[in-house]
Amino acid sequence: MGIPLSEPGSYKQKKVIGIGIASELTGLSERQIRYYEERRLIFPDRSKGGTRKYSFADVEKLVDIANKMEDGMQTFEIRKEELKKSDVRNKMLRGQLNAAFKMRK
Amino acid sequence: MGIPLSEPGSYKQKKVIGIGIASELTGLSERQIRYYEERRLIFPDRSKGGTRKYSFADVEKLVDIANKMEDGMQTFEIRKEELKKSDVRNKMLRGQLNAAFKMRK
DNA sequence: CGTGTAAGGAATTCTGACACG
DNA sequence: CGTGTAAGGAATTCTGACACG
Repeated sequence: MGIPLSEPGSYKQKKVIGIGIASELTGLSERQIRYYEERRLIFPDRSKGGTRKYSFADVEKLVDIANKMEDGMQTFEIRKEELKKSDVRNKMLRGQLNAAFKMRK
Repeated sequence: MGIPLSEPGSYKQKKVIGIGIASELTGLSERQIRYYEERRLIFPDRSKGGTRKYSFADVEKLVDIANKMEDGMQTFEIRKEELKKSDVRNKMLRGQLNAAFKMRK
């Protein structure tokens, strides 16, 4: 009946990692990580004080971004890919909701 | 044939969480968390600069400690429990190694 | 014993800008 | 476009100590 798209209680989604550690984990510079945020490829949480907090899922996404950049892809292309992905997800979700509520037409 | 005692690549074991976030996650004060380290109940990593880094497993252990403290247990008692646990683990490990290497006597 | 707090300093992170290409 | 860097400041964390009980 549809695969869960997220495990809310899971460690993977919790935004608890500072940018310094994220940098170590990904091999990217802090500058690069902040830039990818500016280009809306990644969306950390913020502490009250304003420091960025990433999840392991974010870290994986950063590695993904890094690979695509290495392949010569540009940030706006990567962003378009992401938009496409979430669009597909939205359509699937809507389809599931329609089915669940038995809405016809 | 023995259950794996740790998943090394797992997010749960990675020491990536600062003390501020650990405090938020556990509800403990930073003072308390540092004290439990002093009493050797918890063992964070350190960054080059010296800041403490915890894993989700550490955070769970802290919650565990918090519960035992609430029950009136003292730090040294909690520590003894931990020592007992790892002692049992060591004996089991040795047993498995003995079996694997077919050492008799 | 376990925890709060003020103190002073060091490590970490932030933003906006200039540079290069 | 993507990234490095120096600049100045703010948020975060550290240790050792004093306090209370």
